[in-house]
Amino acid sequence: MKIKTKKHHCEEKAAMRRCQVLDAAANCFRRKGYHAASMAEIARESGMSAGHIYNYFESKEQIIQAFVHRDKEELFDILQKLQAMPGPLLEGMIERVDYGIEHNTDLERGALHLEMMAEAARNDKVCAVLQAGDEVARSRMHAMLTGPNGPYSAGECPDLEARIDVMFSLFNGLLIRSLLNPSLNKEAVKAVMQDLIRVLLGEPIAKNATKDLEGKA
Amino acid sequence: MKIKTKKHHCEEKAAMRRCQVLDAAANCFRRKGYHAASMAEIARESGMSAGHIYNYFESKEQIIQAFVHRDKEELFDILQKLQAMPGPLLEGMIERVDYGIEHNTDLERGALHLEMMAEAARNDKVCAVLQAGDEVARSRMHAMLTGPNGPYSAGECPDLEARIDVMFSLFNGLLIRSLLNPSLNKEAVKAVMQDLIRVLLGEPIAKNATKDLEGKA
Amino acid sequence: MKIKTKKHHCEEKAAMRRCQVLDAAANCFRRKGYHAASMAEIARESGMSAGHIYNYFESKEQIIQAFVHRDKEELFDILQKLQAMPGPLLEGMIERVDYGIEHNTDLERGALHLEMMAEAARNDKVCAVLQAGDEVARSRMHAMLTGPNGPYSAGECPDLEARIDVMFSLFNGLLIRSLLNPSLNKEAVKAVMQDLIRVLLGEPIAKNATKDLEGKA
Amino acid sequence: MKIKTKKHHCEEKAAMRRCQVLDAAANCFRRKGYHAASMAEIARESGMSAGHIYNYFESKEQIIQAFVHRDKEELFDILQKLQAMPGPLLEGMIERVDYGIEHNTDLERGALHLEMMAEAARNDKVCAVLQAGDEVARSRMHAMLTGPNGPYSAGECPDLEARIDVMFSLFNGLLIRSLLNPSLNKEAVKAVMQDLIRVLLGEPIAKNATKDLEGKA
DNA sequence: CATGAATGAGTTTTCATTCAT
DNA sequence: TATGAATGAAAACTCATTCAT
Repeated sequence: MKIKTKKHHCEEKAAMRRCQVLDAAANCFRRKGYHAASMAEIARESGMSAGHIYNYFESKEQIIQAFVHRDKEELFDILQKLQAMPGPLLEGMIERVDYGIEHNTDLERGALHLEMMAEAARNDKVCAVLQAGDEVARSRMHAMLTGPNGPYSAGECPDLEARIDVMFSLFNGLLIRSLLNPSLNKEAVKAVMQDLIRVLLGEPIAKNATKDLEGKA
Repeated sequence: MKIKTKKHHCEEKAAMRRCQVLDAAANCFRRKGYHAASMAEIARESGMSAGHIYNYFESKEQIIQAFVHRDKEELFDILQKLQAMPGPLLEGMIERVDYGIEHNTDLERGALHLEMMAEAARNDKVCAVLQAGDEVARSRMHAMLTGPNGPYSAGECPDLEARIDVMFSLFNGLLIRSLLNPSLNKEAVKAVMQDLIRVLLGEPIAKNATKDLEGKA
Repeated sequence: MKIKTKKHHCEEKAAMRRCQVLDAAANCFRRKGYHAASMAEIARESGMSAGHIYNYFESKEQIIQAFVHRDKEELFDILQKLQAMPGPLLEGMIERVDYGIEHNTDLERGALHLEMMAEAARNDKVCAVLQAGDEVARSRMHAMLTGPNGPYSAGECPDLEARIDVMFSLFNGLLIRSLLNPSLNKEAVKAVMQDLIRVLLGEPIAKNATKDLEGKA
Repeated sequence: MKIKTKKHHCEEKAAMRRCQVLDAAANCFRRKGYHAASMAEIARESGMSAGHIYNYFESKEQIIQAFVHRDKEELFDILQKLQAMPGPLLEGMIERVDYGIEHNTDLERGALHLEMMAEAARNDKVCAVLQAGDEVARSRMHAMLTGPNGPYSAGECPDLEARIDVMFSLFNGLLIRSLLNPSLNKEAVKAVMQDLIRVLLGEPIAKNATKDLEGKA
């Protein structure tokens, strides 16, 4: 029986307002976390009254959902750029490892993302949004890797999904790593990760990696 | 220094009480998360009154700090067991990868750990505890890898710290991965990770990895 | 006197606007009750903006006052119709008892009226309007009963006011009765009430009623 | 998942507290009505903090429910007293009409009851409590009227239920009447009502009442 | 040592009302 | 005249923390 359909006279201005709120929310969530950030704070930060926010979002819950939604686009952008690069994909990825490292070791951004993950772990809606985003990201990556510029031909690598997961895991882990190890040597990590990614995506690794090991042992 | 220095008549009993509270907190935090768990709930779960908890902890904040502290021990235990294993360390680690995967893809535990991370990102005390724990873990791992059963001799591998970080990152990332990809193929991931860890810790990888790549290119 | 004396350019149009608002308010109040009906809802229902309503009514409070005012007319209409009926008044009233029952056992209308009464009990303005209306109704009824078609000649019945009050009370009570007894047998009630009204208004009742009783005892 | 079972160490004290709250609520509801009475006000009036009230009642809604519940007992008391009276029931009831009038024309009590009725009209839970109470009252009255002291033998009067409803309606209506007619002549009303009740409950009225009327017409 | 009654500041959310356009 | 964006002062409810017992 609630009046759901807030009609906004000027949808453009409304979009700006919504954006204002999401920006403010980002700051507040970053600083305090989702639960500790109060609507009053978001209101202050966004420069509008608490009550007015409810003309654009039905609840605080919806704010974080919209926020997570918006964040997804960022990820897609990165993939987009990767895809748009000329030359062999693997080399492009290797080159951009440092970008991925910078991205995932930025403490402010990391705080926000960890917050999102923590929320997702308890909040199905948020989790669904993130999972959907991740699924798209994985499948795009898969398509790229088996595409014309990619190192694999379709079907060649049966565990490609797992390799992608492991690669993503590597970067995801940096969010936590940069937090737990403040003296992380990014340069050295970059070199190691580049090598790992080569191994991971360059060719079937099981055989020669094992050989190498045997050779040493 | 706080004004209120609680003197406990029997320090032994006090330690037991504190333990009771932390056990209860563990359950509550696991189920609901740190913020959503109320003192009343922890009190009920711990079998003591809410008020009484304040004789052992000055605040809820202090409980989570102590909790995080204790959680550290778990990590140390794992390292301990690894160290205690006979035979080449690397093989032991490879064998135990599945254990690490299970551990880090358990969703309840993951939720709790993500929350700890998120909390650490904005709570210096918590962060300090986690960082200290991580530092110990890294240095122990370093010592093991360059120890008698380890694959390296001391100083042989200049980027060993980075390799350890990357390896840890791999497992840290699983916390997030298991959340974002509910259809994660753990078996396949295990195989890939085992291979990667071999490459990562088996021998200096930079050269031959590059070689491999060159060979392929 | 209020500082803000709204001057309406075209008083005729203003009256229409006011009417629009009151019609909308009637619907909203009936559906939700006075307190739960929001200005936004009334605005939507009336087809004008919330802000604009304040050009015609100073407050929500004033809307209910005007509403109660208008509601009075309904009562007067009923009396009017009764008066306009040919033949003996008493027979007309008896005939129309079922109408009065229907009217006062309609649950939506009843909810609204009960709310008005409750509001009147603590809101002097509303109370005054209702009392004034009731006074008019009583005196009209009195006039009718002692008029040419009525059963009484002027002054014949010294407790006629009380009888009118009791009769009104009977119908007022139905508002509550229909609420408290959902299985109310309207047909049987109608018969009983018709008989009672005959007794009440048919002739001086004290004597023979007592006699009947004596006869039984 | 909520913790429902507030255990109160001393149930006696708890009952007193609950009573305090209900008394305070009565005052506040009377003055402001249910919706306009704030928890803060009830807290102030009851001499305890707003938060603490929630240790005894789960919600404001539950307060009014408990309140209505308690009010029911009052009604039962009246019936109880009536039943306990020696001598013919009808005479007892006639005698006590003035008590019923006083009761239902007390403006403070009336305000409260009207508030309850208005709430019941929109609130199913409250309505259910009131209906249940009313049903008991009606059936007790029925039993009394057909009991040893009552004017009827069992089954003698087929429309007895309706007569009871009409009688109740008469008193219910006084709540409204005393509000709408501040100059209500209680003495005269009493006499009229006494006569009406005699007619209503004294003997089957349909026939002779009709006769009377015919005689007059 | 132990309780749980009590507090009160803080939370999200709603809504009558105002005002720039 | 008319709009609806914007405000801000409530509201109900929660919960970490304190304290008398």
